[in-house]
Amino acid sequence: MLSLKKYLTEGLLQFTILLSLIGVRVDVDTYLTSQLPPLREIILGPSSAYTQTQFHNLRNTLDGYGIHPKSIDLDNYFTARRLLSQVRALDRFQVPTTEVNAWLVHRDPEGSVSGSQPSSGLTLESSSGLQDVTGPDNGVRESETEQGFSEDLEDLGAVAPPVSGDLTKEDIDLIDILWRQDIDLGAGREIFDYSHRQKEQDVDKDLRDGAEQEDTWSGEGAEALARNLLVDGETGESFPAQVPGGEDQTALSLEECLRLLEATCPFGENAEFPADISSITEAVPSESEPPGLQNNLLSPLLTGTESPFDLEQQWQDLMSIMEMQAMEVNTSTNEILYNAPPGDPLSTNYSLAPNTPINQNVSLHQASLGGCSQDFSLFSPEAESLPVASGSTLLPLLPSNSTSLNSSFGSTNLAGLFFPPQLNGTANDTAGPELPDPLGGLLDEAMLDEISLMDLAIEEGFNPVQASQLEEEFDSDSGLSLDSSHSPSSLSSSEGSSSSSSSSSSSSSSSSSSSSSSASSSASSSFSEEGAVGYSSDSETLDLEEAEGAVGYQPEYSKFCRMSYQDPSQLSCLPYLEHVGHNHTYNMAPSALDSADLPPPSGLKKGSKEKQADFLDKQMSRDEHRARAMKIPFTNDKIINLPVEEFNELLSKYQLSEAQLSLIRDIRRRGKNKMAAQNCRKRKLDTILNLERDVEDLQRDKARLLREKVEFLRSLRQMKQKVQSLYQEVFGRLRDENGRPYSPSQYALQYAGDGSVLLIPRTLADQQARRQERKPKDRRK
DNA sequence: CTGGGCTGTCATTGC
DNA sequence: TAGCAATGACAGCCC
Repeated sequence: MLSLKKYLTEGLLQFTILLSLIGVRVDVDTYLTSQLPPLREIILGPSSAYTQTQFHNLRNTLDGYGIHPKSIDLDNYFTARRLLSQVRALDRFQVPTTEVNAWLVHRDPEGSVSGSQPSSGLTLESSSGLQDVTGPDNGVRESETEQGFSEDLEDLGAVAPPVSGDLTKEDIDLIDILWRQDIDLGAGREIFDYSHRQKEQDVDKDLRDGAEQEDTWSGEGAEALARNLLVDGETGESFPAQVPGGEDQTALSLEECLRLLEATCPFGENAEFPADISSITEAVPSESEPPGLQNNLLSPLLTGTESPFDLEQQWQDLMSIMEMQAMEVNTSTNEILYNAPPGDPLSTNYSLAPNTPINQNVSLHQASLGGCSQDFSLFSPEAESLPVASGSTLLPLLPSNSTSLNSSFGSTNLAGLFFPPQLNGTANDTAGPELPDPLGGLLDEAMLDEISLMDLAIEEGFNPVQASQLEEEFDSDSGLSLDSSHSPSSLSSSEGSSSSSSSSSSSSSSSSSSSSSSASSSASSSFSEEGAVGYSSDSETLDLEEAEGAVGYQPEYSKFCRMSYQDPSQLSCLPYLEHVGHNHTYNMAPSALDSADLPPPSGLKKGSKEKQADFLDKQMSRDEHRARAMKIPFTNDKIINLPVEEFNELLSKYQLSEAQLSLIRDIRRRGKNKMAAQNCRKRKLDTILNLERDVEDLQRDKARLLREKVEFLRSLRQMKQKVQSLYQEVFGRLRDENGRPYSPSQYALQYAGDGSVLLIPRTLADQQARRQERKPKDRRK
């Protein structure tokens, strides 16, 4: 329990402090609960970075640099670390730590096009409607779904920049890369790929021959639907009378709808209209030409002949929202809009819609950016110029490019998708502005959590696993695995392994002593030189066996603390380490000093000898001086490092006075404590470095999770578009007993629990939708 | 001269 | 209880 308490208090505290110091707000709970086992282990688990025992296996290495507070490599280490961090910080997702995204390397010049997306770049949900772009507060107003996404991001503990507002360069780059990753991964590409849709259009062409049959079927189905729709006398609610899932065509199974959708135009970007254009036109009159739509939205854009300046102003406003790439596209769109003969917008826009690269771009950008405003800006000219110019020919556009409708009506709530408030308010007499979406229950934002994102991703061809793998490849430069199971302990072990290699590469002699305890002469000398940390300069007199047994820490310690500065000559050779010099010969043994004092065979000048003696004298520690003064018959190194038994045995061999014994015991105590202090400081530093690394890992994970979230949301948006198209297609093909299409303002499709699709009056659908809306509210309360 | 970093040392605690 | 590791606190030294 004590250790656990320690982790919880000190570990968590330190971690929090570190995070706060670097300005990162991490929702620890989020990571603790399920996201990141490593962090949980850090704080709670036995593999805490604060576990002291790990220290012995740790060696801070960074690109081959070992680290110790007193290591001569310290400067190099920190310099390298700082430089490396700077390099890695050159391009990074938001956090100035180690993350190098390889995609930057592969970035091609064209990438800037998509990379410089407008502010709507992270608008992942469906476009929020025309008013979002052309309204007075265009570009500023957040759609409901955008807000939801922001909240989601915050829920992730993300410090992500404002999602819907001004995007930072990093965001744009990230989006750009996400889009590219999609392409690279082949994820959902067919969804965006125009050629793919072209195939579907071909199929559609083939099926158009059978459109008459379909119409007949639709008429029958609608007829049957209407026939079987009962009205509750008390509530006025209408409900289908047929048995759900029956063979009655009033209940259209989802499969049938999907088949129907596939047979026609999944995304409504067909090059040509279906044969039954007119019927569809009639089927969705309120969606296509509501007075409000024209008044509020179309007029600024489409009545160019009347107020060209306003039109231009509108587009300038649009431009101001968007960045370079979108501006590019919009410019082309503008040209189309402006250059189109006023009298013949249909031919111009209609022919252009499916074939111009704009559509492809839009599809791709939708995939990556979900830019609702952009979507709209691209399609609105096509969708809206027609009704004005060609009057009743507005509706034929719908099948040609339902995406335009999507853009117009896009929002998380499909009520807004199909019956935006403006449309409802103007074209629908009964329904209020808050008309619930017939599909709202199915696609409500609340459903986002319930929908299996993974399934969505798979269905969309997006493979998160692939993405993560790819990203791991990108992040491979760090040498750290992004695996969520990556824990401090594993990191420590990896460090340990890498440390041995680094130490061996940096110093062959030290490696023999540090990485192995093999008894060899070289090991002995090296150990006495480094391992004893100032206590064993007399390597000749030091028995390795004694040394090894002297202090349990020693072998490990020598690994970390290769204090080669004990050789003054080395110090002099490394002037930049002078400040590290201090008094590192603290416990240099008198014998070593004596040996140093010995006159060389060839004989040096007396002066130099004296100077050397003085120098070494100064290098002696206080305890060494004391020991010398007290004429202690053995070295301080032995005093300190010998095991207790041997130490006592040694003391017993000599007749020592009480003062001598006291001094010896003090020397031993101080020497051991000195090493302990060094270890302690080393451990502290180690812990900090580990925490820093963990922070980097967490930031990397966070960025990855954000990317994945973007992917998921994108997939979800595509699914919504699919459902939207399906809805429109099915609804447009429904016919009443007289063969006339149903008015979207009066009827709506509703999905039943058993998968069937029912046609119900809008009032009923609205009531049900309101109920569904209340439920979550009540739940919140 | 001062402040910061490094190191050694002491006292204490817990194993 | 002895021995020892760990660690906070402090002081001295050096730059």
